Amino acid sequence: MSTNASYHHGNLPRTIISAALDAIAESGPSALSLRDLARQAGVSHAAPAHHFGDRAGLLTAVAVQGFGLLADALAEAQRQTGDFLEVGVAYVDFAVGHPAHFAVMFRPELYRADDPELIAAKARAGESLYRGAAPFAASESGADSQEAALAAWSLVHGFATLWLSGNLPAGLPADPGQAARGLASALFSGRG
Amino acid sequence: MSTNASYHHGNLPRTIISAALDAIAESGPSALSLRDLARQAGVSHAAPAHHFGDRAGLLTAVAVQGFGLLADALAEAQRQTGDFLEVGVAYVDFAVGHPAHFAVMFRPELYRADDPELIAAKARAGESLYRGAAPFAASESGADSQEAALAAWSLVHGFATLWLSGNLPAGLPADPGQAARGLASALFSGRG
DNA sequence: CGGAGAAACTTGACACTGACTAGATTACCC
DNA sequence: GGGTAATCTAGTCAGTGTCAAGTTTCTCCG
Repeated sequence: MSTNASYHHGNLPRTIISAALDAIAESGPSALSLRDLARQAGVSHAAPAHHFGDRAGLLTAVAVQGFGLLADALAEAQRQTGDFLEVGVAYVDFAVGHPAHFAVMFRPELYRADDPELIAAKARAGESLYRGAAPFAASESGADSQEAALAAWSLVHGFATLWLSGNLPAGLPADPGQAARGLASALFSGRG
Repeated sequence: MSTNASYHHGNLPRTIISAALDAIAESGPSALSLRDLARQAGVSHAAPAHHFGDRAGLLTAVAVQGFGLLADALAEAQRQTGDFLEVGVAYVDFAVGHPAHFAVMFRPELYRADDPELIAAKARAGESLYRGAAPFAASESGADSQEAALAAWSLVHGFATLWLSGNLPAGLPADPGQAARGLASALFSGRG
């Protein structure tokens, strides 16, 4: 928090990640420049590498944070509504609300996929997702429940991806969560 | 076709694109190096730029080709089966069969989205997709037909994306198209 | 209090990249 | 055959990630 220029920045990792999120949200992970982040933070060009090792290390930290936030968001939606449909909406809302995280999380080639923290955070998010889909899956008597959960995941993931990449046609509701709710309810109506 | 080393390569654009597809399929579009492609083709480092302008130009060509192939694949599935479900399966099959194209097509920040050829190819693919989803949309009396088509698109796109990025859990059918067929039929069974 | 050791950061260098310019070579066509 | 356009080469520039070594500051223990 010290604003005066000292040798030690004090909170470099957090600052770097925050700047990285802004940059990624604006131009994607590919265009991310560690040197640019360092400049923004007012430190030397090699400072980020000291904390994150390398580019992949920084993006690993972003992905870990992202999976953690996603797990929280899904669990919260599940707790509040108990409705599997709303868990799906929460998934889309997360993607739209945290575009930078989302842009990194599902591209393992960008980060260190074998990082222990990453694996843990990912597992936690997976659990939240599965727990959210469970009510629907249970109602799917006959059909494979895991298959139903996977279908729901594919639907919201696909919609979020297409939305974020700007590939959806115009004329949709301004709020993507609302649009997703419409899609999902149209698809799942009268079942369960 | 001349194999002897002449000043003119003869078919550089095709060769470059082909090498680019291999490289993208292996390490993603971000890791693509124009200089490396030039080396593989046995030409100088600046030769690719002459044909494609720059990196974005090359990826634009890849995207155009990709949307063309997708349009063909969807139209073919629609023609042969007339089943909207099989059009969705064809979408997944295309993604898995042309991972490099697919990895570029839906990331407009990588290429020149305002390129006329690109816009045309994309429109053609969109039409094929919409035509494929039409039977299903029509059966959705009451529900917005465009909404139904969008839901179907989201489902297959999400599944393909998750599959390609290696984010799906183990235990699925080895053939992604088959897995997608299962998902979609489970979701759409008894409707229409 | 003070000094050792660890942590945070800087400086400098290297190999690599995409992009640009100017020039050399070749194909094409009247 | 000669002129013109297309193709490709060669050289250069600014920018990047990564590494190694040095400097500054913090922390904590005696």
